[in-house]
Amino acid sequence: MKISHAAEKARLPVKTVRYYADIGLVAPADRSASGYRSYDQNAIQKLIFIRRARAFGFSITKCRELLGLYVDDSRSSADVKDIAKRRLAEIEEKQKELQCLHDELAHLISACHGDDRPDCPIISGLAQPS
Amino acid sequence: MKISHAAEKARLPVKTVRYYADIGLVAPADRSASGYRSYDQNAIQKLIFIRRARAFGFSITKCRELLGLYVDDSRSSADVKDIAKRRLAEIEEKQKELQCLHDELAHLISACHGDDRPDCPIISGLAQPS
DNA sequence: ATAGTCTCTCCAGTAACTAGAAGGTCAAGG
DNA sequence: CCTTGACCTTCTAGTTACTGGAGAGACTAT
Repeated sequence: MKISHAAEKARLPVKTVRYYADIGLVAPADRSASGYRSYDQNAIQKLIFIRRARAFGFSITKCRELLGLYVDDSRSSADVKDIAKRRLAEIEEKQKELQCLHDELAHLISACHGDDRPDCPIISGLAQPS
Repeated sequence: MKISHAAEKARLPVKTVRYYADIGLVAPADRSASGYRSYDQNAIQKLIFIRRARAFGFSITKCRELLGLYVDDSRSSADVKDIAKRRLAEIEEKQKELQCLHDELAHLISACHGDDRPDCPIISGLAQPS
């Protein structure tokens, strides 16, 4: 299966699939005589796995690690769970930050009358040291 | 005031302050005879403003725009409010995404027994197409 | 005078792609 | 048989917002 077909199956841009091959994340199963990358079901499965893991915010490095566990039939589920739990903690941390940001910005916005006059609580709020 | 002092006041790394000068975001008030950047209160205020805006997730481009409004005494508060509201909408969008992510990952984690056995719902969950 | 702490500029690297150029390959239609 | 168009290849460079380091000049204190 040529790259565009594989990319479609995995719902990734062709450029990205090529990039993943370049960095040795997901190698094509083979190359045609003329040098075309050729993907099999196994490689496509890995691409899908990566797309999903990336969507969960795992870095390429973490993806590499997870992919290693994915292909390793003897991995322990505890190893995977640890990585996932750490990732979940990061997500929760990010959620908290975002909530603070949201509240603070919403507060500034609600304080702003939003008319033609120049005085603006958003601007002055952003100018406050902390 | 030399760069390290200004950076400290604005609670930014020196490198970043220099970078902001390079890209023409916040120019130093002056240069000493020997070429040292010299910052005054006004420039420091701008640096603080930028740090805060960045913390709210405004891009450098948006910061430039906001800084333009910040220094423009004749700006209308409506202009600022529009930018801020769009940013708030982005934050809310991100929050929703993060919530989905959180729930899905938490679900996978709770389904994983996390022991020495190799079968792992997290791995197989990630391998599912969507 | 010298040691140590600034400061300067410039270059390179980070993450994870994305865009575009220049050129090779392949199947179908005229 | 030739051409057209859609594909494929590699390579380079650009993106965002810095960060790190080298090499060299400036300033301060002893």
